[in-house]
Amino acid sequence: MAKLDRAFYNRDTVTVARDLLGKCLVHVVQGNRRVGRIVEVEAYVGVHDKASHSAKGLTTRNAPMFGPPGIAYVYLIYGMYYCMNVVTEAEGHASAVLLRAVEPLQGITERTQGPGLLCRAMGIDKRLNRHDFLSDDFYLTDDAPADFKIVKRPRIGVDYAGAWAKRHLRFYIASNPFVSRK
DNA sequence: CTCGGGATGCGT
DNA sequence: CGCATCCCGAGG
Repeated sequence: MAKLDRAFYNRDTVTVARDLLGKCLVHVVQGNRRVGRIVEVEAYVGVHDKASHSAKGLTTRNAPMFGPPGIAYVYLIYGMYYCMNVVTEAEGHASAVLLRAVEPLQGITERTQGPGLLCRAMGIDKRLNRHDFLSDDFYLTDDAPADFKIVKRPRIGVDYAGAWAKRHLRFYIASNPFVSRK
């Protein structure tokens, strides 16, 4: 139940991505807790990663990726959905983990099987951009199942990234029904 | 300023 | 496969 600390996020991005599986995301909305267990993530490993928003260098949109570990990077996609990342590694590394799906545990009434649906169901929007995961209304806890199998696959929707599109940087909990694109 | 595409999701 | 819908980055 303990909140993940700064050191957790300040590590190699693939390691953080895998370790985030099974952990719980908590967002307190108008006094009510919305809790989901992370079951699917993708790692975006820095400015050399052609699939990463940070590959084009620092811009207004991706600036949070260049910030300190343990803050959120939230952006609008296709004019209608938000996607939420957890910024990793030391400030300036411009790496992050995209949360793609959670298993509803508490206070969630909408589907969560995909990055856009996840944000909508958990009440995550641009207001949480740059938000610190060590805050009291939006954070991650270490509460996770004892053991589970992790599947590695190429990331979704990054065909433009050449060789980087083939890298197995998407991770999800095997046979979990809340993983997207089954 | 215009212009085009996007780490999506849903319906056909 | 088409499309909704809009922010933002590139270019003139």
